[in-house]
Amino acid sequence: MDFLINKDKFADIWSDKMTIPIAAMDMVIFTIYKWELCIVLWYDRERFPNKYALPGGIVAKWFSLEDNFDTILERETWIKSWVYKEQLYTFWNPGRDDRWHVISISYFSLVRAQSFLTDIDFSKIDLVKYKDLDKIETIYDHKEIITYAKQRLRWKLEYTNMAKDMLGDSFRIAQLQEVYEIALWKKIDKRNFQKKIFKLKMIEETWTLDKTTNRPAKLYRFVDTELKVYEVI
Amino acid sequence: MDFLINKDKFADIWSDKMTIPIAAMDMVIFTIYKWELCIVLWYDRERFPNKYALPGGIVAKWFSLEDNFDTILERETWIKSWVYKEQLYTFWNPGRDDRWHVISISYFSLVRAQSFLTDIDFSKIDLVKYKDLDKIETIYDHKEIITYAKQRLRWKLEYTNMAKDMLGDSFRIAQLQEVYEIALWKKIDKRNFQKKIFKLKMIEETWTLDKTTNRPAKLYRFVDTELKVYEVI
DNA sequence: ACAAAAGTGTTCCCCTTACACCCATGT
DNA sequence: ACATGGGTGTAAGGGGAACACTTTTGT
Repeated sequence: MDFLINKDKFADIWSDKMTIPIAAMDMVIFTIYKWELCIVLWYDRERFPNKYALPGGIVAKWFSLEDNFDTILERETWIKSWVYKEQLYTFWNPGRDDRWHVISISYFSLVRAQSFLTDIDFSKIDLVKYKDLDKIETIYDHKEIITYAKQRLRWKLEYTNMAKDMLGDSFRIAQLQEVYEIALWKKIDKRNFQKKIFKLKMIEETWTLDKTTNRPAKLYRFVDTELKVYEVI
Repeated sequence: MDFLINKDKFADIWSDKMTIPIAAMDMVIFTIYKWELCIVLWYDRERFPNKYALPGGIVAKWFSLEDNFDTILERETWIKSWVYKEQLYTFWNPGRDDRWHVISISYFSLVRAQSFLTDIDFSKIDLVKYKDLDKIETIYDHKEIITYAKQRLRWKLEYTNMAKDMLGDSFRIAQLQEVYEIALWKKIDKRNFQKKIFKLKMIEETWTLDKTTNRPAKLYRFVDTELKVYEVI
């Protein structure tokens, strides 16, 4: 866990005499990059060869979990743009070292690729395709956390307008459908998809056309800027 | 937060020099008592007059969150029987005192009334009806945590066979329906309810009769002892 | 006999799903 | 002209919701 933090700053908490576990935070950051679902992962080729880790760090006293998230996010990844974030689960995270007991408060996050590619520090961070997850190694239980986050992503797409945080301001309806097909990992009938999206009043026309496709396509935007839950029961 | 724990045992963590927040655990324990949905709440008439608190305590190092739960549950409430438990949310829990920053890992729990009434220490614990929640005061943000837990209860009843952990081994189908009506706070048509429950194969006949009602009623049991999620999508 | 709770089917509507052809533009 | 992706409607089936009367027992 020593990579998480500047040890000098928190020297006392690493003492054997510490009687309580240490609260840390790990963040699973999803993004769509080149129409592939990707995760933003941290690496250190020297200390953890061939292993990835979730960006994260020790939670600082007196700051809310959300403020901690923003601070750690920028420190670890250099991402400064707004990201969607929600708390995922708190894992009891034993690690390897028997001197430290770290509890990991994990967060689920979405970032638009176009808004962070300029910020990100690629000497420490990789974009890993979700479908390559079983080809990589992670430290500790981070792969389990990622799998858990993927379930949340799926649920949120099925029941909310969360896709707005993975797309730009306007988009073709086929692009929206592609987000769903990527994240839910299945083909969707485009007529039924449109009917469903329109019935929910999730998106509306912008009355402009995307001329980059063969036949120009209508561009849409999300009706709501806030996260909206569509009741199923 | 001093009521959470024997301070002497963890003397060092209350120091001003402590640089990290303290991880604690709070548990929202639901039960059905006399066919009312109730919450198991802690009180101390001298230190917090007219206020209730969720049972909880500081998380001990080296023990998993679930082990901590069991220990704290027995210490705070004397409940020794098996209870259903699942993690709910981790709240940043400022409290009142500016020397301590406590993070509350909250748990959602169900206990069968008949199995804990013999254990419980009613000098420290009350059963509070959920519908009286707005009539009572709690310390800190515990009311918010309870409201959050109630949403989880609702969701779990709608999508799983979790009701098995609120009823005895056998029950009349009207009793099962009553659990749903109490927790979802609405009337349900009994014919439609039966059709739904049977189609899911959630319960089965025991081939015995309950003779305590006017017309004897069939007794049922749950088919699965494990928590089962009934897919909605 | 009457009160109290158990038990039991049908209809309608809406939502989901499956499915195929024409259209507008670029090359 | 042809390739590419955009745009559109209908029919069938399944699931949920609304709804009332008869049965069995205790008093």
